[in-house]
Amino acid sequence: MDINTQNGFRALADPTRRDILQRLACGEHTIAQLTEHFDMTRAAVRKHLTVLSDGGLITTRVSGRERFNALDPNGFAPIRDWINFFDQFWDNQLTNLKDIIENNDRKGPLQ
Amino acid sequence: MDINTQNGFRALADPTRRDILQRLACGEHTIAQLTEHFDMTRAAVRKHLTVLSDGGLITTRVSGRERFNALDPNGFAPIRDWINFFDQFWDNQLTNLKDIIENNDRKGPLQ
DNA sequence: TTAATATGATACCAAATGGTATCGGATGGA
DNA sequence: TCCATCCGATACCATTTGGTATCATATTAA
Repeated sequence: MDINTQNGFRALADPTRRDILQRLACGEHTIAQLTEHFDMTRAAVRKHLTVLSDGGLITTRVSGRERFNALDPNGFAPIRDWINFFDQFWDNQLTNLKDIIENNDRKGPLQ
Repeated sequence: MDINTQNGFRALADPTRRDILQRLACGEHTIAQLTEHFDMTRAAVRKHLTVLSDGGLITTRVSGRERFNALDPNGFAPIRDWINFFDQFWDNQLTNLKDIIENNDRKGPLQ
């Protein structure tokens, strides 16, 4: 359905990419700066950055021969929303559980 | 680092698996019931359910020859926590932006 | 008992993924 | 100018992933 949500979740599925996001939380970094912290080549890090960009989780600013990568706050919204849908479900489940305990009669999706 | 968080994010990376989770929000389903809604074999659905179980997002109850799959509320906690870390970051960024506008002097991680 | 059903298990396949190696082009500093 | 460096692009490789096909097993209903 939603290709942006899909790319966002896909970007978060790799531990290296989640690590990159946490490092970017301290400010923007170039590809070379990020590569220092990982046991892989610059090209591999660059690939991860492309996936993160496709997921809308980072933005890029090119200055001279350097490429600065930074977090994109908006990109996290679809993911947070998707998770929140389930939070609402937990609340309903707890409400149902409360009903079951108090009224000894089940009404909700637990059947 | 955290293998459980990793398995959780990996489980959410596939659109079929996210679809399964949303269907399970309406109550538990057997493998055959879930398979009706997808254009793939029962074995493929079963594989997705294994990944979801590895991620701690679902639990399983076997009754006779049927296998009932249901959501596991606890499994979503690590993912929500990880996302929340960035929400806090956005708040800080907004605070910094406010400082910049009001005091015309930058203090935070934007350098 | 017998047949239909719901699943488990295994082998297998094509495509995506994560990674390296290598070449080349711009840019910045001495 | 000259060279180091930061990056883009491409080709290539091994592994993982998403999926099918097939056969075996256990359970339920008639």
